[in-house]
Amino acid sequence: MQGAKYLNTVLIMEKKTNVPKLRFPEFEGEWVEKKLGEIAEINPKSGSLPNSFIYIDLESVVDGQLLKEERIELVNAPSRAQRLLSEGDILFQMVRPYQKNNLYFDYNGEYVASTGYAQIRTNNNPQYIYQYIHFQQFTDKVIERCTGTSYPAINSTDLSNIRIAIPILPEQTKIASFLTAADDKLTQLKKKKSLLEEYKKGVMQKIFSQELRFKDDNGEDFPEWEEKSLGGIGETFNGLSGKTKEDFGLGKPYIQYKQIFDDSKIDISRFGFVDIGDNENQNRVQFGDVFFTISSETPNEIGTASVLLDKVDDLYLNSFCFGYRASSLEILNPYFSRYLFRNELFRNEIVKLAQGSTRYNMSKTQLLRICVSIPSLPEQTKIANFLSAIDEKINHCSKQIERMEEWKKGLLQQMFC
DNA sequence: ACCATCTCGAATGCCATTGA
DNA sequence: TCAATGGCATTCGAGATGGT
Repeated sequence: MQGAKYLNTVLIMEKKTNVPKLRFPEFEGEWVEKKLGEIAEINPKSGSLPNSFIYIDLESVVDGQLLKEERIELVNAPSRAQRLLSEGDILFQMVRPYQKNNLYFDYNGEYVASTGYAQIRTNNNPQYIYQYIHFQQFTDKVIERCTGTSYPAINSTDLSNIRIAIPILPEQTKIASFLTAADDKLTQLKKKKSLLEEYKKGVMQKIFSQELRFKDDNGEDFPEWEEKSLGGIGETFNGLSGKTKEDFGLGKPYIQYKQIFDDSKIDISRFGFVDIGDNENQNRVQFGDVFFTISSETPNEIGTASVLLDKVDDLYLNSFCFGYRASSLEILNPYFSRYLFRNELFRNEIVKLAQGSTRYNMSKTQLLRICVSIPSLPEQTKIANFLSAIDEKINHCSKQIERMEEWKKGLLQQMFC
């Protein structure tokens, strides 16, 4: 440990030129290296706590945003509630710091942070420091100094000894506002995405309750929807059976539980692999099949459905889910069933099937008894196209977010040293 | 009194086993 | 063979604990 620290210092001293790769042109000269403790106060003392305040624990912060604001009374406060925050403080997650659940605090009012956080207060540009704590080299130094395996954490002394490179204040400010603007843009994109998701949810509800109906290409009404039992228009089949631990890892692809749970469409880049002998009698799945999760620990999550919308040869299904195959894709368009089996009305029906106390299960026979209203094939296609278009917008948003996050990560690498 | 670290139950996702 | 449920490994955070 001591040796690692020493080595680190030597390397930095040998590097000499403390200058980032990417820099605003109006600035020159070397940056200086300081211990975090030299340029900031960590866990500064505050007076006694007020009678009530908002307590920030690790759960309250998601993605650099404070999402939960719950006011609590001092008498009910956790014993770890200690210091009052003030604007410009930086909350740095010391417990399992790789989660990077950090917060730039710019709120007015009475807030107190859990001691899982280090409260960093600086006279330098606080937003610069906030950006710097997300710099990979900084994270590496933190993780290196963490102790404990089941409970990795850095203490505030070790944290204050970490050296960081800082330019003069105007350059700090310039970098900080540039990176903060990028963060703001990201936040906006994320907001846009969640609005789209909300819209999709609302519009799906209207479509499946038939409050909102489409017209055909000639402007005429589509035929009435027909009530059908799932058993009447298709059948179920099981996933893999008789497999042991040793059979997994290599071999043929199979659809994993989480691929079904996570998305209404199977993500074909995430298959697991299982060894299947030539003479084994296992069910193969095919394009258009719908998969349901059988078992869950909360009743609301049971029977989550996903549809295979790609052609994949020789593909199997995990044993904690079952498949449903419509007797014909002319009756049930898979692009439509993707939405049908995830809409709220259908979910309400399926949740009723959950049985059990500590764990909930669903029977296939019960599922087949469920009746659903199904529109004609052309209307199914219309609905599917409409909803897919929204999904595409959401996907586009996700990709933008992903790209921007990568871009920013790259920038951090180049703009700091 | 303060704070770093431990412990433990809850949550999660996976797979195995049992009885009909 | 199938439906149903039990069990395991892992991760998490909050309160508890115990050292300074």
